Amino acid sequence: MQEDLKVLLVQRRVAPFEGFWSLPGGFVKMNETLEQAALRKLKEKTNVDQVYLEQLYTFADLERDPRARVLTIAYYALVSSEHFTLKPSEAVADVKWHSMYDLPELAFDHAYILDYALQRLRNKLSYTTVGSQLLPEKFTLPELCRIYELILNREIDKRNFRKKMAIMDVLEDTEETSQKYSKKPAKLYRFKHSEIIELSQSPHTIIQPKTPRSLQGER
Amino acid sequence: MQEDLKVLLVQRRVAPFEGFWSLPGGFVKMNETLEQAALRKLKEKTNVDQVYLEQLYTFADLERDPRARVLTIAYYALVSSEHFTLKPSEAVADVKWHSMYDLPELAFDHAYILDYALQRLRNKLSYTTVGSQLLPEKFTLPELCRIYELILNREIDKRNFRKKMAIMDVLEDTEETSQKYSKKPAKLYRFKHSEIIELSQSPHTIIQPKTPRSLQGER
DNA sequence: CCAAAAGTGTTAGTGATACACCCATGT
DNA sequence: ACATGGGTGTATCACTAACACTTTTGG
Repeated sequence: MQEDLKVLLVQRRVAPFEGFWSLPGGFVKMNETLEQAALRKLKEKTNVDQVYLEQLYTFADLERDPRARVLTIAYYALVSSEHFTLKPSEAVADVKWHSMYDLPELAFDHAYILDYALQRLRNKLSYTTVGSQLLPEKFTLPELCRIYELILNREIDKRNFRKKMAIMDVLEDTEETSQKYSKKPAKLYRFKHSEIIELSQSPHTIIQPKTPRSLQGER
Repeated sequence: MQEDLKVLLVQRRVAPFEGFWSLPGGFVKMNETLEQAALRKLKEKTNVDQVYLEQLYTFADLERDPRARVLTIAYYALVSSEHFTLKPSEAVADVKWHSMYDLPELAFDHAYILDYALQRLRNKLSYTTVGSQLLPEKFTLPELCRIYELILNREIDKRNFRKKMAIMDVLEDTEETSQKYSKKPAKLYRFKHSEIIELSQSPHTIIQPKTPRSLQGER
């Protein structure tokens, strides 16, 4: 359990930014959706198949690319720590996983984009079950806790973490155990729902009455 | 203080969706930013100047427009309840403010986009000071509270609301009062910061230690 | 003096955080 | 028997939500 939060980067073979690492990307075809385009590009570099994909933001400043005006509609995917074969396509010198916390200098505005993505992911972590995408179907609570620690980049108290998970009520006990990381067997869990769930809690919000009343009749 | 949450719609003059109401929009020029394009289009219909603009999402499904594949990078702006002169441009039959809670049938996927925008706005309301954009510089607490009620579409307890605002510590007392909506004078406040502030609280998150400790050295 | 909106405090419940020891197993 | 990571409970504090009366003014 000494993993890391990683991002897949490709090394550019051509100018501009020749030799720099950058986010994988490419052009959207006229009759494919943005999601299809993102998946296609991802597949060119990995053999990833089922992934969580989310639109991040559209970056479109005029000077992003010295050659021409380029709009980037950025998506991010989360894949669990299983192994994928990386296959550099011909346009690219290399493909590699890099630690999010130890990045090389990136081409274009990609460092900014990555930073934006990390913030988004951290936010999502607190009110959804995105974390589920970074583990195999069955996992132990210490493993899940570790995912949170890696993304949030700080220690989490395991007792509080377990309590929180219990309250959220999103996990179910498989009857199995794992001894992957310890001699004492750890219970294996899975997420009750395969999709990503939004947790409805009442945090930090402006006043959420228990029994909402209608305001102004019709509305 | 019997206002409403409104959205600016334009009525289409031409097919497809002739006669339907739709969100104002247009094409981005080759050498303007998305924000500039959004502002330009907004200015064609109103005389709005200083506005809060935020990128919402990029909608790009293949069948959004029957004529061709169109990508829409949606932005939303918030303007305070002051009056703007609306000026329909020639491509458009009419321009009008519509209640968000009483919309006509909209062209394309614009109903979906609006719904998405409302959700975003509601979320932002709870952890930022976006509300400030919908009022003039100086305002009373009941007015601000009303903005929250309109956006969230539910009643808010005014005592709790005042307490919350006090804790957030984003308002400052002007020495003035207003009797616009009542005989008893209400104190006028203004936001301490003219920009929109993100409130750092600890809601609903997974465990935020008061004094964060470093995890794994360097990170 | 009446109507109308502004303004004000307290209590109970829930969720967040901090914290230390025992347990099951493999070696 | 010991080393390693898994698993557990409690007390404090902060925030949320519910709730009703007094104050200031204009008419």
